[in-house]
Amino acid sequence: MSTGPSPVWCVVGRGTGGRTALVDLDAQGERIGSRELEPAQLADAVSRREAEHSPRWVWSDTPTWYARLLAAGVTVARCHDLRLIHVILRHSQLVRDAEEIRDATAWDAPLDLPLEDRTVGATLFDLDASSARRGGVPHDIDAALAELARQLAAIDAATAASRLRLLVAAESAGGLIAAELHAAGIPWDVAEHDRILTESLGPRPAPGHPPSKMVASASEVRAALGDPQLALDSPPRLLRALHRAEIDVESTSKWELTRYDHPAIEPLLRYKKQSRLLTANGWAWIDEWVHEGRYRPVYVPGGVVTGRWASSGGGALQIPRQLRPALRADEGWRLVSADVAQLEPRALAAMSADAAMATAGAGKDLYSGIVEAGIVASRQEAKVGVLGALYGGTTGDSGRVVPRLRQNFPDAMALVDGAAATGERGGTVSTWLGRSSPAPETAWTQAQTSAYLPDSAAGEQERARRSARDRGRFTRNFVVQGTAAEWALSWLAALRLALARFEPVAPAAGAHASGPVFARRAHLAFFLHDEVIVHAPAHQADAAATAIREAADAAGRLLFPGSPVDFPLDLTITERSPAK
DNA sequence: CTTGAAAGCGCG
DNA sequence: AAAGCGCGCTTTCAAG
Repeated sequence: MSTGPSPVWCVVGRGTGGRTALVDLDAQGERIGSRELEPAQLADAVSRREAEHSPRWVWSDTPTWYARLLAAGVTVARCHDLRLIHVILRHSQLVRDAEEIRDATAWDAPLDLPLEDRTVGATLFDLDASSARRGGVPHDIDAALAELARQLAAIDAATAASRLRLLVAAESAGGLIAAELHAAGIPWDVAEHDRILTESLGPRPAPGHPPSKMVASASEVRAALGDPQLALDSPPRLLRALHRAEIDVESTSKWELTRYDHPAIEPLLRYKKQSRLLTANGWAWIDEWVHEGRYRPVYVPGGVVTGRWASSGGGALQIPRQLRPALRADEGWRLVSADVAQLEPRALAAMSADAAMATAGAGKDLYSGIVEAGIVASRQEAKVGVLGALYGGTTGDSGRVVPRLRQNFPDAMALVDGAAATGERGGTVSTWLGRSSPAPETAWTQAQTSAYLPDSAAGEQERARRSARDRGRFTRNFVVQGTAAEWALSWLAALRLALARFEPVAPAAGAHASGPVFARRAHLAFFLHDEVIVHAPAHQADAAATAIREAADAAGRLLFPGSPVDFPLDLTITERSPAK
């Protein structure tokens, strides 16, 4: 095969008789070759073709195929994830005249089982056992070819097809990155984690027993409330006990308790913090989630409607700042941590081409820039105001500041105000690259219609107005959060390709020697919305930092060509992640 | 007994 | 001072 032109796409799928099929397509999507292999031969074949042509690999679902390739030591540069892209295209307002892609099909199947459960199979690349059980997207080669053709047609026919193509590439790169992040894991210092737990809770107790410092906190609360039997973990009972002590709170939540001055409050808040740490990230968490010095969360690209990632398992996106010091580089390695300063408002400034907002943020802290422009008096006011603008705040401090922002940043505010108005009407909004918000439920639309009839009850009208405003706040935020997520994905994708060109080093001596091949050079280890951590051999740390900055610049240019808006990073090189 | 909602708190 | 967006996870508690 392949005496003709080099393949641009290479589609992978389940072939006949338990074999795996590879089909080569040219730039126009025309078939130029195909072959079938035994599943065990796939890794070698992919590796060879990646070296020769570096085609864009097309497959049903990245975790299903790529986890196995990674396990076999093979990485690829680019892919097209049919499941992820189907979700985008099916709802995107940019897609026209492509009714086929909007029909309900097996490609709508959600990613519903954790990664580990989906890679069960008698042999490598034996998809039958797992796919039959999970009822997910089709893995057959014919289904993949047909769906790819539908998707390419939909993209070609789209308005602003070039933006949609960026989104398709970024989303698919996210799939690869998520699988690699899982394979690499986060370097985790169990001894440091245990030290933090012991400091806060006391030494690890026997199973079924509460830690000593929690027992002490609870005793103080019970004494201060004069209720020696009180069960602190039951909010209704705790609330009644607080009332008996004349602490007149409506709930047992932290922010409400802090407003009262009573001897029970301090130990109670301490107890709540301890309890949270123990149940969410205590010793049981270590036992379950950390193995051989790595915490391996399952990342779920596209798991949030806005395009942000979700996670499943161990709460990867909610690691408390208190535990950040447990992220520690291997011996002789460094953590290169970077986060974008005020990503969402910058994304808004860029997509709305708001010159004043771009100037306020140029090269520095955006909130300070708003103060220096004389729009508000303090950084805190600027921050609360901007967040209010993004989230639709109308009360309190943000409600007071937003009108001033509307005056000074008219283009930015017009964009989010317009998105809110569209949402309130039941309309659909889209991100910069073309991910669209879900349409309202039929019940929502019906309630709106019926509330406008002359004989509707006052309560019904009020409920309908409130739910319209709720939806307006969602669509207002959707365009900003979603566009910021697109920027972040583009950043990661550019960074990943840059790091892939770093020289591999010999595996570190000691416990962490095993692991995926790409983890033998500077590699991504953690991602959280606007923050990335690269785990790098010490001598590659500076170059990795440069790559992170260059990737951020590249993402800005790619999404917003010619825009003056910049995306400055806070970047540190450390052995241990700072507590912040 | 299981299941689902709500409360509460962690992250951006 | 604690609102306005998006999540995941643990626990309690009531309903089936």
